Amino acid sequence: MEYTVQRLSSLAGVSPRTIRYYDEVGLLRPCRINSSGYRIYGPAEVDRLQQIMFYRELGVGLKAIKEIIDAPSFDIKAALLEHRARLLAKRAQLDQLIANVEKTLAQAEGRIRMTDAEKFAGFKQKLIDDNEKQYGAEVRAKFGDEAVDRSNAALAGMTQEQYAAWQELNQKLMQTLTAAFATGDPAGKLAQEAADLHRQWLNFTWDSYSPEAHAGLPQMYVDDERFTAAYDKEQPGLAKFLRDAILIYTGQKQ
Amino acid sequence: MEYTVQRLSSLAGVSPRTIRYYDEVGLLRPCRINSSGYRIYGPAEVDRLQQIMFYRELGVGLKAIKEIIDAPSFDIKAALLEHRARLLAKRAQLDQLIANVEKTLAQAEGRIRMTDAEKFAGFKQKLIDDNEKQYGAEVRAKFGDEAVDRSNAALAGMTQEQYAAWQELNQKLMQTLTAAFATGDPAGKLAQEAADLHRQWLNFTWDSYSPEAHAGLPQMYVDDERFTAAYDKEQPGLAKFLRDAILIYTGQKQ
DNA sequence: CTTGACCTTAACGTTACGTCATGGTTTATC
DNA sequence: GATAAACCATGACGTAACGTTAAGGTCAAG
Repeated sequence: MEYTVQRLSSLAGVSPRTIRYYDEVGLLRPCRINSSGYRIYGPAEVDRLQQIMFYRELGVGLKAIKEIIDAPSFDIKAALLEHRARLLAKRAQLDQLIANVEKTLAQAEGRIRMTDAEKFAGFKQKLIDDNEKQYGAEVRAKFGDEAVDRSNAALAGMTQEQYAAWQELNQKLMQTLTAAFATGDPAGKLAQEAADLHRQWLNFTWDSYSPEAHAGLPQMYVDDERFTAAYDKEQPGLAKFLRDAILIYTGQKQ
Repeated sequence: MEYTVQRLSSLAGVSPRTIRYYDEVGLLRPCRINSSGYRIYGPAEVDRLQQIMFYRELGVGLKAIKEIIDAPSFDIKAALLEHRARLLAKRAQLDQLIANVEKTLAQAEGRIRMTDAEKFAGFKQKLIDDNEKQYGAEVRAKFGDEAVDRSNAALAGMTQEQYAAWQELNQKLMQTLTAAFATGDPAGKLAQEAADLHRQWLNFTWDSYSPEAHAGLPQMYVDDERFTAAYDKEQPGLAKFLRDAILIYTGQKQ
């Protein structure tokens, strides 16, 4: 299939000017010029434009994109895998922002309090991403993934010790929760211990705790598929079980 | 808590220049200037900056942001709810991009074929979002949600009839699948009917079908929490059941 | 009391296009 | 077979949201 400027632009969802600009800077040249001087683009150019769009979406500058995809070492499969990883990271950041907006709403309603730093969670993370974009690959290669993650945690305002403790707490919560789930009783001793661990875990990221806020959470856990997926991944029904345990723990039920 | 320029900038994860620029254009003025001419920002400015960051993240221009948050009718709770909705929409678009990258990878390995339009799925959607940003609210208020969704579908290259058919097919698939799940037999007649409906449903968005590609999908369904959540929301275990049914349908199993 | 890290204003540079202007080409329609 | 609408081309200037550098004042620590 061959495309003129506007056809290609509407295929990709950009403006004709963008296509011409990419020609101007040598990023995307037409495969040929027809008899009346029109730019004509072929399948190879379509694929190249797709790659450009992925990089652009991830915030890479046009000059850098050109260097990357024109490099003789450029490997499309590797590039696609990297795109996937970066897009997943971006999604994780978006999830942080969504959590932030929900917390801010809770604060606006007086249900919780937030520190100033918390008000920018998910925005600061963007800096981390940009850092990663530039140096992440090298550092990861040299010192391993853990080093990078620790560094990210530090950047996010958590010390290494805090981060380790938070990780450990999360693991403990999961263990206790699955054990409690086996008993089937959300009012039982194990389930209530899990609810308390959940409160502790929450305190790491929330800074101030109130029973009302804690009680408001679990319904969100069940309603929001992101949370259900995280908990139910271990065992289906775990999210609902945790909700019931917390409702009893906070005195909302029974 | 009071902040100087750099302290505020590092709190929010932006550059000092950005903070000064926002003062210059009247978007974020310091609450006072100290004796040596330094800009000082208080709690109200921190909250205002957070709002600015949310709007900026969603692609709103600084001038428009100023008009919105300076309007006397500005309601912070309503704004936060709108942020949440827009962020969720952005997340859905990211999911499309992730699916796109995965399909492109499958195509690079020769497992499936893609149309040129499919190669830009999730990018074109961005146009839809921008449209929504400008006119969505009004149209939604006037004609209701359904009208907007139909319009989005048309924009995405689907006719209304196609979209309706696609919706109906999806509903039918879910009904058949839950019925099949009740029998517990992925090789049974109902389960195989569900697998065939799934193939038809897929054909709406994939354009070209191959048994290999179809067989490669279900493992992804189980591995990727987005898909498991979508299916298991109805009934836990549904995703795995569908995987087994498809594996038998494509002849990969038994 | 000096050094380095902060603060100020001013002004020019940059990226990735948007937006005309001016003129030729193709396509649909009457 | 003309004519209008919708496309194509190349300039060339405009713009948003800062980055960057320069030239000078301020403050906390050793």
